[in-house]
Amino acid sequence: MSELNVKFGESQKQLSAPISVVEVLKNFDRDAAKKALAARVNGEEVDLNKQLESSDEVLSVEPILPESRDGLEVIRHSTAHLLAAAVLDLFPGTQLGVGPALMEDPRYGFYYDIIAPRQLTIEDLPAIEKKMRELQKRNLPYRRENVQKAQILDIFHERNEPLKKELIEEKVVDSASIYYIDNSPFIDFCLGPHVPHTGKLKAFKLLALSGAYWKGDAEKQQMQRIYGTAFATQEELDAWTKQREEAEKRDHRRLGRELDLFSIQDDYGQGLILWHPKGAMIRMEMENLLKEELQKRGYSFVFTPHIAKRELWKISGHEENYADSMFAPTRVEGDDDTEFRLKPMNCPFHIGIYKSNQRSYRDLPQRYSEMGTVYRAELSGTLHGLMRVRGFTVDDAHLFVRPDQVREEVADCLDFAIKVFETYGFEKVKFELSVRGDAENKIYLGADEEWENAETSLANALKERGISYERIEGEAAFYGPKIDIKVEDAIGRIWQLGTIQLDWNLPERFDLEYMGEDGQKHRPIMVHRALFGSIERFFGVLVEHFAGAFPFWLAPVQITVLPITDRINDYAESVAKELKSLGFRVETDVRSEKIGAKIRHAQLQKVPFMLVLGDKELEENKVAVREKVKGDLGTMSLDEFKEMARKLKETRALSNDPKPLGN
RNA sequence: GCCAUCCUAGCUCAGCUGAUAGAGCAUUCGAUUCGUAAUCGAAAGGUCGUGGGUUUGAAUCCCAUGGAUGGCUCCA
Repeated sequence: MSELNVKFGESQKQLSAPISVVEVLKNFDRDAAKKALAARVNGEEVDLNKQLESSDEVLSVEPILPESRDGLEVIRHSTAHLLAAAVLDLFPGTQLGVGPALMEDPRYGFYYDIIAPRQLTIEDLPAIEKKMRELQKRNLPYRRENVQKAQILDIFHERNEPLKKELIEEKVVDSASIYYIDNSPFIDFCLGPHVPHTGKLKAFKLLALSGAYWKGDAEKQQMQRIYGTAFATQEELDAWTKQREEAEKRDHRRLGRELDLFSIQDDYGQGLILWHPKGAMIRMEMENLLKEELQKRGYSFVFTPHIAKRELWKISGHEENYADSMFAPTRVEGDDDTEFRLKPMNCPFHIGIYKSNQRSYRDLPQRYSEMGTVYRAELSGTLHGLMRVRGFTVDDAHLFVRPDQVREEVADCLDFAIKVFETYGFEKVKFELSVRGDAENKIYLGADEEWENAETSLANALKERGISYERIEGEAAFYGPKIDIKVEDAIGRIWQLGTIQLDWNLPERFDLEYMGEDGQKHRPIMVHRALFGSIERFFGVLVEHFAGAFPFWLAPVQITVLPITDRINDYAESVAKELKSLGFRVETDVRSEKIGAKIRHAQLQKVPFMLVLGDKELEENKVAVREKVKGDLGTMSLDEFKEMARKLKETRALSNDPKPLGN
């Protein structure tokens, strides 16, 4: 009998081969062997029933346990296959596409793309889930077999699965593994590993049915995608379900209605936002913060029209590269020769301002900023609340700089971004450096040297500020590399916001120049930069980030004055008036309601402070302060309260915690 | 744009297999004057997204169309 040396953690044993992985584990740690879903042998993920042959080298073996991330991935992957098995059982003749585990997407745990003999509807999901549970309870083993390419192709030919065949043709060189589940029509071509049998899949749920294009290509046929999720234990699944409900409560569309912030009405057009007074108030505060910072950082403010002659968009290249996203041309009554188009971007206008004068190297950088409202004809299916709309305002700026200024200007943009996002309490800001992919690809405009210089400038700016970033190949714009800004919100979701892009294409197209120190004409480089990206989207992100409970400086109503009885109404009005005169946003609730109801109303509206006023306060000329989260803070003089409020407003404090105010 | 689902009062939602539209909240009016998350009563409010069709009869079944939602593609 041949032998095998195996290492498990610190210990090493000699075992007789051949032997299955699970048997090996049993020799070291029976508990781990029992719990294991799969294993890693010399770092490679394998099934537990894989037979190990004798070998000269020492094999290191390690169980993959359900608690680990890899374990969860095995569970989700195996559950996706259980889903496929159930579908095949219920709908013979179904073609399978791909069915991966999803580990990054908080919404879903896995999916499987299929083409069933008839279109499935969501009403089919319960039956499929039921079948999955049935198969799960039968502890059906997942079997793996290594098969020659020709044979795999035969199998899927027989099963009439051309999509799988296509995949195999592409991915398999000579042989590959296929999986099947005993007593099930399921066969799939897959790397694995899987759980040893379906009994290990204890907590799963099907979630959604949607369309999905084969290989993600809109030109190819549309399949149906079934989404689900799976966890190691029912408790984890329950916790996930609960968290999902919490996230739903933060939905900016729901809060937008409840807090009367904005609306989108069919009669006015899809993807077009009506900002209600309260939403508009918040937006104004957001813009004020930006304006203060812009001014400090040497930006100029400009205003430009929403529409421009079609010729302009031809020069800028938008007609050629961006027409699909633009509203169709329009013209003036009686003049058929001149066409106009709504602007999808602000850059050409800012270029017009740059070009209106001769520029010297001493004039650069020119920094033009504008809250520029743009219109894009997004496909109707992509619209989503404030996050994806057809008319939105970019906190836009264009910097016209000399090549030697790029690094510093970009670095200042980074500082700017960090400063602003900190104010909103986004502790995690992610930067991604997107560079071109294949340099040979002719979609990228400009010389190699320009691309390399640009990338170096961006990377240096990031390094100079000590910012860690991720470098992403092939994500650059066709005219230049960029830095994308993403933030993580209060419940861990990532949002794509602004971007800093280098561009030498537009300066070329518009023939921009400046007079250099050497008396020669030079071409400036443009930096497009936006921090929020879209005010609408960022506002939506903020609503969800704060769950509608805006910090004092942003809150549309900062203080509600609540008289306990009608007798106090006059005093309440005088307190409100005084606070208003100081610039605070105050409402007074003089409804004939009990104080509990008034408080409840203010709480639901997420007003930061309530001033509860009764006979006692009137007599002593004081206010009883109730903070939204902390509750009753006790009585204080109006002056004390004013001072507290003033500090919260001026410092743009994130919490209404009165402690940092001292004394 | 593509796939699935949905559209009933200002909002959230009932209304099963076809038979004269319901509730809660909000609104208005009246009563109540109250000490930290919902006082009581009454009234008003809808040609059931829109347009066709089937039927003695349609919110309900069928077709078309608009919009929304979840995805795909795309993207700030």
